[in-house]
Amino acid sequence: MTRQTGRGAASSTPRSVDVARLAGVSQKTVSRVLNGERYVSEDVRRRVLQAAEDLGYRMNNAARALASGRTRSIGVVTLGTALYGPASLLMGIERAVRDTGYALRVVNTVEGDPAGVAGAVGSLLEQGVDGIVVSEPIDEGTSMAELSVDVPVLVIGAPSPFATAHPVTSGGGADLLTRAATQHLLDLGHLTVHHLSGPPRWFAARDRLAAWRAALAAHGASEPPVVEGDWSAASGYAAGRRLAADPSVTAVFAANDDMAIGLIRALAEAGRRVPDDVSVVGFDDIPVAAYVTPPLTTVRQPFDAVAQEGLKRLLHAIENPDADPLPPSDPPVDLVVRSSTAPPPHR
Amino acid sequence: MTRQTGRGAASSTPRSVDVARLAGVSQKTVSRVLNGERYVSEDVRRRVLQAAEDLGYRMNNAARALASGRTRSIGVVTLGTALYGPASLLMGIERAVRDTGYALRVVNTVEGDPAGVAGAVGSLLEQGVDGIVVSEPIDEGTSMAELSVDVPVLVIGAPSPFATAHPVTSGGGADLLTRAATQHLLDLGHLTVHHLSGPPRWFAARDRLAAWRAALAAHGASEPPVVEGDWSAASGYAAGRRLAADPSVTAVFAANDDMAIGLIRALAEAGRRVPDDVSVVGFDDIPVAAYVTPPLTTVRQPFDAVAQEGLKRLLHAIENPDADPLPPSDPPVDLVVRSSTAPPPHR
DNA sequence: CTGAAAGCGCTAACAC
DNA sequence: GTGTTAGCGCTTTCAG
Repeated sequence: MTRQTGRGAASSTPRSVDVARLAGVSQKTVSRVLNGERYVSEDVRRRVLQAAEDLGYRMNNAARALASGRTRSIGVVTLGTALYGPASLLMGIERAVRDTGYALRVVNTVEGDPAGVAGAVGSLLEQGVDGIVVSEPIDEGTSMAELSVDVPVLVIGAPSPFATAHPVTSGGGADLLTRAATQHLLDLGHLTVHHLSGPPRWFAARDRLAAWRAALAAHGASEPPVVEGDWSAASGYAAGRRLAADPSVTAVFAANDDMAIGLIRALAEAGRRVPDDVSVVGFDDIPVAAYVTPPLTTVRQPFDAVAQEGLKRLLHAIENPDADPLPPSDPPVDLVVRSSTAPPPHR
Repeated sequence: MTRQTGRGAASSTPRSVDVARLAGVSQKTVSRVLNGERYVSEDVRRRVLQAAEDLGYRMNNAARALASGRTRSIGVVTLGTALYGPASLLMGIERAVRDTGYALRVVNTVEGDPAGVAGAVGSLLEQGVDGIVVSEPIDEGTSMAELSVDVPVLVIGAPSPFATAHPVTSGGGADLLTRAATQHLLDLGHLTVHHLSGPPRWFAARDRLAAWRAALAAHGASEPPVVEGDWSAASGYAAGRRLAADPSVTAVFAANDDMAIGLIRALAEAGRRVPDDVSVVGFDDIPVAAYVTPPLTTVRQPFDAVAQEGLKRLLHAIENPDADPLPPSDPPVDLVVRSSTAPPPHR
C-alpha cells in the first residue's frame, strides 16, 4: 500500500503517459497540450484534454518544477500576526496572485527573531519559488546581504533594506496617506498635531512618523514630542492617559485605528471630549471604525491596490528577467472623514 | 545565461554532488547527513555539513519531492478575507506548522464561487501537499465527494461535510463558547436572549445559532426570532435599529464582535443604554473589544489552541497512515466579562 | 505539427 | 557505515 510504480495492475494516480496512451499520442504531446503550447492540432488537443479528464489526471508539479527549473509559485514572508494591516495585505497578495496561475507559499516571521526575514527567505528559496514578496518587515538589525537570493524580491512597506541580485523595488505609499491625515487636522485649524506612533522597529511606524514630521514642517507647525505605542488598543489607552493630562493637545494622529480607539477611550475617561476638545485621526480604516464612539476619522489603506501593483511588478521581473523593472506607481489616498475630528476648541 | 548543467566552468547553484565532491564522500552520504539519518560517522557528518555550508548549498525540494513522493508541505484552504476570525485562524495554523518542518501552501476561496473549496483542494493536490486543512468553509452546496483526495484532510469549523479517503475529523468547539455566552446572559436574570447571527451559509454561523438554541432550550427560555447579519459592523448596526424598536429585548448575543459593536451603536443612537437597558455579548474578542464604549463582554476564540490541536491530529494522520486517528479534544472556553452586560432593567 | 531520447537533483533499495 | 544503481514524472533539446 505504499509506493507503486505505474507498472502492473496497480491503480495509482494517473501519469501523463497514461493520458498519452489513452489519447493515442506521445507523452510529449500531452505535455504540449497541457502547457497551452502552440502547434497542436485542434483534434489532438481535444482528444488529450478528454483523456486527461476521463482519467482524472492531475499534473505532478514536483516533476514539472524539477524539469523546468521553475515552480510557478511565489513566496510570501509576512508577520505572524492577525493585525489588520499585515493580515489584509496578505489577503490582498493572495487575491492578486490567484489569477496569475502562480501558487502561494507563506512563511511567517516572529517578532524578536533576529534571523527572521533572512531565515524565512532562505526557507522559501529552498522550497523553490520564482519570486518573493516580503510584506511589512520589522527591522531586526540583520540584512539579507549575505543571502544569495537569485529571484526577484518585492518588499512592501519598507524602504529598501535588502540587497539582492534582482531587486524589485519597494512600495506602500504610507507617506501620502499620513500627510493627508495630518493635513486634515491642520486644515481644521489645529496649531499642531501630536503623533501616537507604532513601535519604531517597524518600518511602517517609521514611515508614518517621518511623513507626519514632513507634513508638520511643510505647514510650519511646531513638532511636539512623539508618544510611542505598540499598535495595540491597550497602548493607545496608555498613551491617551498621558496625552489627556496635557491641555495643549488638541489633535492627535494615531498610527493605526486600534491605538486611536484606545486613545479615545482614555481621553473620554479623563473628561476630554472627542472631537470637541481633542480631534483624533486613525490609520487603516478597520471594519468597525465607522461604528465606534465617535465614528473614527481615518485613512483607508489601499491594500488590494498595493498588492496588485506590487505583484504586477514582481511578475514582470520574473517573466522578463532582462527587461527594466516596471516603475512603481502611487496608490490612491482615501481620507475617510467621520466624527472624531473637528476644529480646535476656542480659547 | 539560462539553464546550465553543472558541467564546465559555469557557477550555477551548488548541487548535492558538489557537496559530496568537496567533502570527499558519495552523493548518497550527503543525502543521509542532510536528512538526519543514522549510521553516519560523526566525522563524515561534520565534513559534509561544513562543505554544504561553504558552498552555500540549499537542497532542491522539487527533486526531493519527486523522488520521495512527499512534499513535506501542508495546504490550507481559507477564506479570502481579513475578518478577524478566519485571519487569526490562518495565523494560528502557520504558527502551528512552523516548527514541524512542514511548509505551508495557501489557497483562498472566494465567497459565492460554487467550485470554491473543491477547486482549491484540487489545486493544492496538484501542487502536491501531504495534508490539507480546510479552514472555516462556507456551504456552497457542493461537496468534495467526487474529488479523489488521497491525503488526510482536517476541517476546522465545519461539522464534517467532506467525504475523503482519509477523513481526519473536524474541530472548532464553537458550541461551548456560545453556550457560555448565552448562559452568562441568562444567569444575569434575562428572561431570554436574542441572537444576531452570521450569514447562514457559514458553518460557523450555523454552529453558533444551534448552540444558542440549545442553551436557551436547556434553560427553558423561549426562543425569539433570529436576526441575521453578515459579520459586518454595518449589518450589526442595521440589526440594532430593528431590535431597538422592540422593548422586550434586554439581551443580545451577537455572533461576532464587529456586529456587536455596530449593534451597540444603533442601540445607543436609539436611546437604549448598554448595558442598563440592553446587554450585549460578542464573539471573538477582537483587539479593540476592551476599548470600545462600553467595553465589550465577549468570548475569546482560542485560535491558537484550535490550530495546534487540529494540526497535531493532521500530522499524526499523515505520518501514521494506518494508525487510528487521534481523538479530538475540546478547546478552552474563555468568557471575558466586561461592561456591556448587566442584569435586566426593573419593570 | 509530432515524437524520441536525455536528463533535472534527489531518494530508495540493495549491495559492499 | 558507505557506495551503486535505478528511477520519480515531467520538460527540454533535436529530429522528423
